[in-house]
Amino acid sequence: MLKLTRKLEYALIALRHMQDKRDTFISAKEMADMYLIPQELLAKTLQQMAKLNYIKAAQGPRGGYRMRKGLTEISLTQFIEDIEGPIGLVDCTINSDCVQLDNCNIRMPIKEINNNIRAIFNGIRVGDITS
Amino acid sequence: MLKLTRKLEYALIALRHMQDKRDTFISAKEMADMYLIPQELLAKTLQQMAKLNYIKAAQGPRGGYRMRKGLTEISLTQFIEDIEGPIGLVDCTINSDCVQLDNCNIRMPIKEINNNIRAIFNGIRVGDITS
DNA sequence: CTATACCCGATTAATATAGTCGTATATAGT
DNA sequence: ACTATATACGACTATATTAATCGGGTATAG
Repeated sequence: MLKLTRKLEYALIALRHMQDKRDTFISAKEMADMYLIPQELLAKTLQQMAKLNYIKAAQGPRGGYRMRKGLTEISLTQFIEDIEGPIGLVDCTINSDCVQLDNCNIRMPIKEINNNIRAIFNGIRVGDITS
Repeated sequence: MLKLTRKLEYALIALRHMQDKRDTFISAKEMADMYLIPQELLAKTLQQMAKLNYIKAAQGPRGGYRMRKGLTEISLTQFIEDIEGPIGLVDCTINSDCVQLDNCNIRMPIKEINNNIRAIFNGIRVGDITS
């Protein structure tokens, strides 16, 4: 409960690694080996980040991924939501097809807690984790 | 991701209801009907809370559950952890049998975020939600 | 030309959460 | 005493989410 997904962990681990060696392309395999992450899964995650323009990909031998400058400035909220979809302690903060809704007696307080958590993630930049 | 479990939602909904009608016993069935919650599941959750001494149970007809005074003062952290087990964004904040550990390059920043989230839940009392 | 690497959709496996069932016990009301 | 209503509780099943794998593709350095 209240856990990050591995995919997200892997993404952050990889980003941090790339930040350490910025300006060189690093392959998915290399990072998967180093951090004991299933290669295919990490690869998919990196591909997703490349699509999001978070990192730059280079194909072919000596290819791999490289961090894009400026990425360090985006908020964790945006990063997480780009990768995993909307953050919300409960569904009604996201989609609102709950059988309860008007009936629900804890909606407001939960919504507020949700805002607090978002505020935390908003206040953290990707760079705070990867440096 | 980062969601509360339904069990926890149900627990809070029930608590709030009981707080509104404190001093009377309310049956699991009554609350399940009112809030469209699967009765058996709510019942189990209520039983768990009774065991934790969060609420008082009374058997037999006209029985049910009643909120214990003082419950409103405990922190959400304790409440959640009593019901669902330890809160932690990542496993290494809980048990530490991760293949990574020393190898991991994002442990510290994640741990800090974790502390921030705990701080939020520590600052909220059950009564803040149920009143 | 070949080995290395990204690309990407589909599938399967594992885990966690949600919900159900059966049986036992307590008790209020009649 | 009997009955209906309620909690107690372990075992079980179902569903959803997350994690991981597979298979076939394209690009490119050497």
